[in-house]
Amino acid sequence: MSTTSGRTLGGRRAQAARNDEVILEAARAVFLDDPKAPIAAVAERAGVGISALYRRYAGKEDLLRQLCHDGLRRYVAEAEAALAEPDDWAAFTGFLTRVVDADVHSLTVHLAGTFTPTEEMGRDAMRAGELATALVDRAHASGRLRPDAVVHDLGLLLEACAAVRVPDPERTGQLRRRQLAVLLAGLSSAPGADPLPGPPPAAGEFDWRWRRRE
Amino acid sequence: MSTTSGRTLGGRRAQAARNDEVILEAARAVFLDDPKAPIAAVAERAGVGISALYRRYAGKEDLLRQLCHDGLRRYVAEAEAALAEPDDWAAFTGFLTRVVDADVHSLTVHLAGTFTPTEEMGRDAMRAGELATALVDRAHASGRLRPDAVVHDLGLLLEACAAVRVPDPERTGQLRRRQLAVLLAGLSSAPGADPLPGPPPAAGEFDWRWRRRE
DNA sequence: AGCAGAGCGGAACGATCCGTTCCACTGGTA
DNA sequence: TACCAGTGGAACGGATCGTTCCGCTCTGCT
Repeated sequence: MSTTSGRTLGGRRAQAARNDEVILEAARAVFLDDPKAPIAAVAERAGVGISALYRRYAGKEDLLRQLCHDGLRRYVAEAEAALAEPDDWAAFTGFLTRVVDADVHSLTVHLAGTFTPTEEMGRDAMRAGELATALVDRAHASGRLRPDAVVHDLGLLLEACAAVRVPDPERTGQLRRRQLAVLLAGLSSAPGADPLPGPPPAAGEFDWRWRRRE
Repeated sequence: MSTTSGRTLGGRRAQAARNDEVILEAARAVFLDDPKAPIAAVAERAGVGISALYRRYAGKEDLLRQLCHDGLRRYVAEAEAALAEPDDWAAFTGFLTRVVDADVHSLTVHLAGTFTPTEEMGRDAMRAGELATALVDRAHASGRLRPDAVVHDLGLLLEACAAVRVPDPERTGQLRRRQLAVLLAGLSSAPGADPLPGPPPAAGEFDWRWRRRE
């Protein structure tokens, strides 16, 4: 790596710019695999030294916040894209499939609590909630979603998919899709089915994750 | 604690015998909440000193193994009890409900890998697998379980339920029941439903959890 | 050509955290 | 009364990890 200078776009600046990406990607991979991974693991995975990290981020918390915020934005973007889909039910299922595939849940919820969130994240989270509600409303309107399902059942569903994990990432994806299929089948309207038990999950019940943990 | 001597069954022996229970219960509660909790947390929760722990267990690993093995035995016991139930589908759902309620999954799978298992545990695990297979077979025979569901889908299901977690334990139980209801609805036979995607989960795919982690 | 400094690698540091050991003490038991 | 099982909890040693710091390289500019 010493003399890649002549290639493509030599120069320290270009290399550094490339490192921006490499580091973010490595961080995503590492913290997706283990939210409590040491920062050195990120550097190692990225093939850079620790300094390269600290040059870009004020500290671990800063990096985590960035990653989480990216996940949140991705969630919002997928939801917006889904709302453009004309078929109500397809919009709903397509959204969930893409969110599960991208493992957005691990990026957001599982990283929450390890940093103090910014106000912008709060706004994005609120917008995410609105979009999700819109998708669920449309799914209800389509008649394919069982009437007693609520928005916050999505939280349970995403948690369930994110919990599936085997060493091979590709296989993990397959099994998550299977899990999602079962859950979507379970959330579909079925005449004569027993209603879902217990008080449905409510608005503030998952907020505790965002409170800083010791 | 100082002078409970006169009560019920004074004497050091009795107190010590009672501590056996108190410690195990505390350990279960603590490690259920956080598999990587420090051993001091168990002592604190039990209201005893650390010595009281080390008098009974050779070390942390020993305690974890005991706890996990208890969970495994509970799983087997519930499965055996369920097989006595005449209704095939009720046996299946009742078993899962009780296993989810007892949080057996967190005791077994989530503690696995933190100790070297005994041979007896291996035997019990094998028996657990056989019993689960029997329950699934009966559920298939009843016609209520979708044909493309396999035994190892139970692993996904239990993982999904165990992943549901809010600060209040009672509420956690409610939400898990809800999750279970959705999953069971999804696993029920539905005419004209899309088949579950991907290769179904197979025998050895969850074994990695039992390999000792660093 | 020569120089200033951006960018970087990685050792070193200091703060925890945690499992385990150890010792002093107490109160039931023989 | 004398002993010791049972205990509480301080102390120890090892490990982990975030962050800092120093010296080096190589580039872009003058």
